[in-house]
Amino acid sequence: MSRNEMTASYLKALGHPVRLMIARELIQGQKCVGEVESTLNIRQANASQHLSILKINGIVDCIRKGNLKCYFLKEPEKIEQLLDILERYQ
Amino acid sequence: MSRNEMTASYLKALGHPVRLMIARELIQGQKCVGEVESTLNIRQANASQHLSILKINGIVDCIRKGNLKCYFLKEPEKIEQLLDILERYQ
DNA sequence: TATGAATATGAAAATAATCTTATAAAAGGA
DNA sequence: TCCTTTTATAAGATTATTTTCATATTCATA
Repeated sequence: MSRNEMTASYLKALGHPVRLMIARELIQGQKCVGEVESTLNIRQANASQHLSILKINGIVDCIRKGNLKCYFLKEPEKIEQLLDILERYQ
Repeated sequence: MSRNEMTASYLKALGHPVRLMIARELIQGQKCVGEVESTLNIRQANASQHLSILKINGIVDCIRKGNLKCYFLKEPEKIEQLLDILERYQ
Protein backbone atom coordinates (compact mmCIF):
# COMPACT_ATOMS: atom_id res chain seq x y z
CA MET A 1 0.00 0.00 0.00
CA SER A 2 1.53 3.29 -1.12
CA ARG A 3 1.82 6.35 1.04
CA ASN A 4 -0.90 7.97 -1.02
CA GLU A 5 -3.23 5.03 -0.47
CA MET A 6 -2.46 4.97 3.25
CA THR A 7 -3.26 8.65 3.59
CA ALA A 8 -6.41 8.31 1.50
CA SER A 9 -7.54 5.42 3.67
CA TYR A 10 -6.94 7.45 6.82
CA LEU A 11 -8.93 10.35 5.42
CA LYS A 12 -11.70 8.03 4.34
CA ALA A 13 -11.91 6.54 7.81
CA LEU A 14 -12.38 10.01 9.26
CA GLY A 15 -14.65 11.00 6.41
CA HIS A 16 -17.84 9.56 7.82
CA PRO A 17 -20.01 11.70 10.05
CA VAL A 18 -20.32 9.08 12.77
CA ARG A 19 -16.63 8.28 12.84
CA LEU A 20 -15.65 11.93 12.76
CA MET A 21 -17.98 12.57 15.69
CA ILE A 22 -16.44 9.65 17.58
CA ALA A 23 -13.03 11.23 17.04
CA ARG A 24 -14.34 14.52 18.37
CA GLU A 25 -15.73 12.79 21.44
CA LEU A 26 -12.45 11.05 22.07
CA ILE A 27 -10.61 14.38 22.12
CA GLN A 28 -12.38 14.88 25.43
CA GLY A 29 -11.04 11.59 26.72
CA GLN A 30 -11.39 7.86 26.34
CA LYS A 31 -14.79 6.25 26.05
CA CYS A 32 -15.99 2.67 26.16
CA VAL A 33 -18.15 1.25 23.39
CA GLY A 34 -21.34 1.68 25.35
CA GLU A 35 -20.63 5.34 25.92
CA VAL A 36 -20.03 5.89 22.22
CA GLU A 37 -23.22 4.02 21.49
CA SER A 38 -25.32 6.17 23.81
CA THR A 39 -23.60 9.48 23.12
CA LEU A 40 -24.05 9.15 19.37
CA ASN A 41 -27.35 7.31 19.66
CA ILE A 42 -26.39 4.45 17.40
CA ARG A 43 -26.67 0.67 17.74
CA GLN A 44 -24.09 -1.22 19.69
CA ALA A 45 -22.98 -3.28 16.70
CA ASN A 46 -22.60 -0.18 14.60
CA ALA A 47 -20.51 1.59 17.22
CA SER A 48 -18.27 -1.43 17.45
CA GLN A 49 -17.87 -1.57 13.67
CA HIS A 50 -17.04 2.12 13.31
CA LEU A 51 -14.53 1.86 16.14
CA SER A 52 -13.00 -1.10 14.40
CA ILE A 53 -12.52 0.91 11.21
CA LEU A 54 -10.89 3.71 13.19
CA LYS A 55 -8.62 1.16 14.86
CA ILE A 56 -7.58 -0.51 11.63
CA ASN A 57 -6.58 2.90 10.31
CA GLY A 58 -4.47 3.72 13.33
CA ILE A 59 -6.74 6.51 14.51
CA VAL A 60 -7.76 4.91 17.80
CA ASP A 61 -6.55 2.14 20.01
CA CYS A 62 -8.18 0.49 22.99
CA ILE A 63 -7.48 -1.11 26.30
CA ARG A 64 -9.64 -3.46 28.22
CA LYS A 65 -10.73 -2.29 31.62
CA GLY A 66 -12.37 -5.25 33.20
CA ASN A 67 -15.63 -5.71 31.49
CA LEU A 68 -15.26 -2.64 29.31
CA LYS A 69 -13.16 -1.75 26.34
CA CYS A 70 -11.96 1.81 26.35
CA TYR A 71 -11.15 3.48 23.08
CA PHE A 72 -8.86 6.48 22.80
CA LEU A 73 -7.18 8.53 20.10
CA LYS A 74 -3.69 7.32 19.29
CA GLU A 75 -2.56 10.80 18.28
CA PRO A 76 -4.99 13.27 19.82
CA GLU A 77 -2.91 16.29 18.85
CA LYS A 78 -2.85 15.17 15.25
CA ILE A 79 -6.64 14.97 15.20
CA GLU A 80 -6.94 18.35 16.88
CA GLN A 81 -4.57 19.92 14.40
CA LEU A 82 -6.46 18.43 11.48
CA LEU A 83 -9.77 19.73 12.79
CA ASP A 84 -8.24 23.13 13.43
CA ILE A 85 -7.13 23.40 9.85
CA LEU A 86 -10.31 21.93 8.42
CA GLU A 87 -12.65 24.13 10.40
CA ARG A 88 -10.87 27.42 10.82
CA TYR A 89 -12.31 29.78 8.32
CA GLN A 90 -9.92 31.42 5.94
CA MET B 1 -25.80 20.11 6.71
CA SER B 2 -24.02 20.39 10.06
CA ARG B 3 -20.42 21.45 10.46
CA ASN B 4 -19.56 17.86 11.31
CA GLU B 5 -21.19 16.58 8.14
CA MET B 6 -19.48 19.26 6.05
CA THR B 7 -16.09 18.34 7.43
CA ALA B 8 -16.76 14.63 7.02
CA SER B 9 -17.78 15.22 3.42
CA TYR B 10 -14.61 17.21 2.75
CA LEU B 11 -12.48 14.43 4.25
CA LYS B 12 -14.35 11.82 2.28
CA ALA B 13 -13.76 13.74 -0.94
CA LEU B 14 -10.03 13.74 -0.25
CA GLY B 15 -10.17 10.16 0.99
CA HIS B 16 -9.96 8.49 -2.37
CA PRO B 17 -6.56 7.66 -3.79
CA VAL B 18 -7.27 9.20 -7.18
CA ARG B 19 -8.70 12.41 -5.76
CA LEU B 20 -5.93 12.73 -3.21
CA MET B 21 -3.40 12.34 -5.98
CA ILE B 22 -5.18 14.98 -8.04
CA ALA B 23 -4.90 17.33 -5.06
CA ARG B 24 -1.19 16.58 -4.83
CA GLU B 25 -0.75 17.32 -8.52
CA LEU B 26 -2.59 20.59 -8.18
CA ILE B 27 -0.22 21.73 -5.45
CA GLN B 28 2.30 22.01 -8.29
CA GLY B 29 -0.07 24.22 -10.24
CA GLN B 30 -3.26 24.19 -12.19
CA LYS B 31 -4.02 21.43 -14.65
CA CYS B 32 -6.68 20.91 -17.27
CA VAL B 33 -8.81 17.78 -17.34
CA GLY B 34 -6.77 16.15 -20.06
CA GLU B 35 -3.57 16.61 -18.06
CA VAL B 36 -5.16 15.02 -15.01
CA GLU B 37 -6.38 12.22 -17.21
CA SER B 38 -2.97 11.46 -18.65
CA THR B 39 -0.94 12.10 -15.51
CA LEU B 40 -3.05 9.72 -13.44
CA ASN B 41 -3.72 7.38 -16.35
CA ILE B 42 -7.48 7.29 -15.92
CA ARG B 43 -10.38 7.72 -18.34
CA GLN B 44 -11.49 11.17 -19.31
CA ALA B 45 -14.98 10.70 -17.88
CA ASN B 46 -13.57 9.45 -14.62
CA ALA B 47 -11.19 12.38 -14.31
CA SER B 48 -14.07 14.75 -14.92
CA GLN B 49 -16.20 13.02 -12.28
CA HIS B 50 -13.49 13.08 -9.64
CA LEU B 51 -12.81 16.74 -10.34
CA SER B 52 -16.50 17.42 -10.00
CA ILE B 53 -16.56 15.82 -6.53
CA LEU B 54 -13.57 17.91 -5.49
CA LYS B 55 -15.33 21.00 -6.80
CA ILE B 56 -18.60 20.30 -5.03
CA ASN B 57 -16.66 19.98 -1.80
CA GLY B 58 -14.88 23.28 -2.27
CA ILE B 59 -11.47 21.71 -2.70
CA VAL B 60 -10.89 22.88 -6.25
CA ASP B 61 -12.31 25.41 -8.62
CA CYS B 62 -11.81 25.91 -12.33
CA ILE B 63 -11.60 28.49 -15.05
CA ARG B 64 -12.12 28.01 -18.69
CA LYS B 65 -9.18 28.83 -20.93
CA GLY B 66 -10.53 28.65 -24.43
CA ASN B 67 -10.99 25.02 -25.20
CA LEU B 68 -9.62 23.83 -21.88
CA LYS B 69 -10.87 23.89 -18.35
CA CYS B 70 -8.17 24.47 -15.79
CA TYR B 71 -8.63 23.14 -12.30
CA PHE B 72 -6.79 24.51 -9.30
CA LEU B 73 -6.85 24.18 -5.53
CA LYS B 74 -9.01 26.78 -3.86
CA GLU B 75 -6.90 26.72 -0.69
CA PRO B 76 -3.54 25.24 -1.61
CA GLU B 77 -2.00 26.07 1.74
CA LYS B 78 -4.78 24.27 3.55
CA ILE B 79 -4.14 21.14 1.51
CA GLU B 80 -0.40 21.40 2.09
CA GLN B 81 -0.91 21.81 5.82
CA LEU B 82 -3.23 18.84 5.95
CA LEU B 83 -0.76 16.66 4.08
CA ASP B 84 2.07 17.86 6.31
CA ILE B 85 0.20 16.77 9.39
CA LEU B 86 -1.06 13.55 7.90
CA GLU B 87 2.29 12.43 6.57
CA ARG B 88 4.84 13.72 9.00
CA TYR B 89 5.85 10.84 11.11
CA GLN B 90 5.50 11.21 14.81
C1' DT C 1 -18.92 -23.37 36.46
C1' DA C 2 -23.07 -20.75 35.56
C1' DT C 3 -24.83 -16.15 34.84
C1' DG C 4 -24.91 -11.44 33.34
C1' DA C 5 -22.91 -7.38 31.17
C1' DA C 6 -20.19 -5.62 27.49
C1' DT C 7 -18.31 -6.07 23.08
C1' DA C 8 -17.41 -8.35 18.56
C1' DT C 9 -18.69 -10.77 14.52
C1' DG C 10 -21.44 -12.99 10.66
C1' DA C 11 -24.84 -12.51 7.32
C1' DA C 12 -28.24 -10.18 4.84
C1' DA C 13 -30.50 -6.08 3.14
C1' DA C 14 -30.21 -1.39 1.90
C1' DT C 15 -27.65 2.24 0.19
C1' DA C 16 -23.88 4.56 -1.95
C1' DA C 17 -19.66 4.98 -4.66
C1' DT C 18 -17.01 3.82 -8.60
C1' DC C 19 -16.00 2.92 -13.25
C1' DT C 20 -17.21 2.28 -18.02
C1' DT C 21 -19.38 3.32 -22.40
C1' DA C 22 -21.85 6.23 -25.16
C1' DT C 23 -23.28 10.60 -26.08
C1' DA C 24 -24.07 15.56 -25.30
C1' DA C 25 -22.36 20.18 -24.79
C1' DA C 26 -19.04 23.98 -25.35
C1' DA C 27 -15.71 26.40 -27.73
C1' DG C 28 -12.30 27.34 -31.48
C1' DG C 29 -10.97 27.38 -36.18
C1' DA C 30 -11.54 26.19 -41.26
C1' DT D 1 -21.98 26.57 -40.55
C1' DC D 2 -19.32 22.34 -40.11
C1' DC D 3 -15.64 19.89 -38.05
C1' DT D 4 -12.46 19.00 -34.31
C1' DT D 5 -11.02 19.09 -29.66
C1' DT D 6 -12.09 19.17 -24.93
C1' DT D 7 -14.98 18.43 -21.12
C1' DA D 8 -19.44 17.00 -18.93
C1' DT D 9 -23.21 14.02 -18.18
C1' DA D 10 -26.44 10.00 -18.35
C1' DA D 11 -27.12 5.29 -17.69
C1' DG D 12 -25.85 0.87 -16.38
C1' DA D 13 -22.87 -2.68 -14.31
C1' DT D 14 -20.01 -3.58 -10.59
C1' DT D 15 -18.21 -3.17 -6.24
C1' DA D 16 -17.97 -1.27 -1.61
C1' DT D 17 -19.99 0.63 2.49
C1' DT D 18 -23.36 0.98 5.93
C1' DT D 19 -26.84 -0.64 8.84
C1' DT D 20 -29.46 -4.06 11.16
C1' DC D 21 -30.46 -8.29 13.58
C1' DA D 22 -28.98 -12.37 15.56
C1' DT D 23 -25.58 -14.65 17.80
C1' DA D 24 -20.92 -15.48 19.54
C1' DT D 25 -17.21 -14.15 22.51
C1' DT D 26 -15.00 -12.24 26.57
C1' DC D 27 -14.56 -11.29 31.14
C1' DA D 28 -16.07 -10.57 36.04
C1' DT D 29 -18.29 -12.39 39.73
C1' DA D 30 -21.74 -15.05 42.31
